[in-house]
Amino acid sequence: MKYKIKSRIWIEADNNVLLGEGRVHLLKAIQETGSLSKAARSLNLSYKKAWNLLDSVNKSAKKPVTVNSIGGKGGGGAQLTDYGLSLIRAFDEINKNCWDFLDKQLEKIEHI
Amino acid sequence: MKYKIKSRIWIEADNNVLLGEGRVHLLKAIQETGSLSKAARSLNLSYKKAWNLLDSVNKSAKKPVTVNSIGGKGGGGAQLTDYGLSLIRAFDEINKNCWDFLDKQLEKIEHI
DNA sequence: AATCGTTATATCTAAGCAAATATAGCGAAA
DNA sequence: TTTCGCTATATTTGCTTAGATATAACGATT
Repeated sequence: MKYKIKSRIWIEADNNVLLGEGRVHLLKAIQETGSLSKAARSLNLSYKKAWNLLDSVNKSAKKPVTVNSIGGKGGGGAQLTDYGLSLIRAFDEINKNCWDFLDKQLEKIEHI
Repeated sequence: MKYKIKSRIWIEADNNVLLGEGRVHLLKAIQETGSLSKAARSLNLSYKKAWNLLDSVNKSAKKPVTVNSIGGKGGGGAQLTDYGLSLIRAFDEINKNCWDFLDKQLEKIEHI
């Protein structure tokens, strides 16, 4: 039996969570489906929860992460801004780097 | 306004959490006070919660992390084993390294 | 003007988890 | 043999949080 090191990182703005793993999943699903409600369904979360998450992200980010439209063809929709895309890219990169880093730290506990 | 990167790491054994920040706090308080109930009081957590945490730690670790004595002078007590001490040391070191690492990653988001 | 699938929001209900409470058992020491 | 403060554990109570439900508003298209 071996010990494992796990981690979770997130980006904060003004002591509010801006982006964590769940929020990134949601944003990616919005990118793929073109709407918040479809994204919520695809991730098996209630529309309300998804809306709260997205609202919180947009409120704490420096610039809008999505553009949401109400009404019109198809009832409306949501899509990521370039800013949102660059945030996701940065998060993914830092997250991966963190995993790799912790992998190297494993040697510090493997003899324990 | 600047974005910050926060993180949390923990050590798992067999998909159970072995050590996280809260558990390390508890173990350190046990070390200082010599008893689980005193440690719980000093950290403002209920004895039950503290006991559950310690029980879980001892159950998932390869070797006992504390030695608990019931009855006797002073009613009993708990103290860390050498093994427990080395676990705490390893956790603290890895945790600190992780923070330092993420500090360096900050440059990846400071322009966003 | 009617339709449609959204976004947006309020309200109520259920469930899970944390906290409080209670109590048994222990063993050294007086 | 009684006292003491602790470990150990069960049970209940309360509170927060998640989930379900309902509904208003929107605007391009027909």
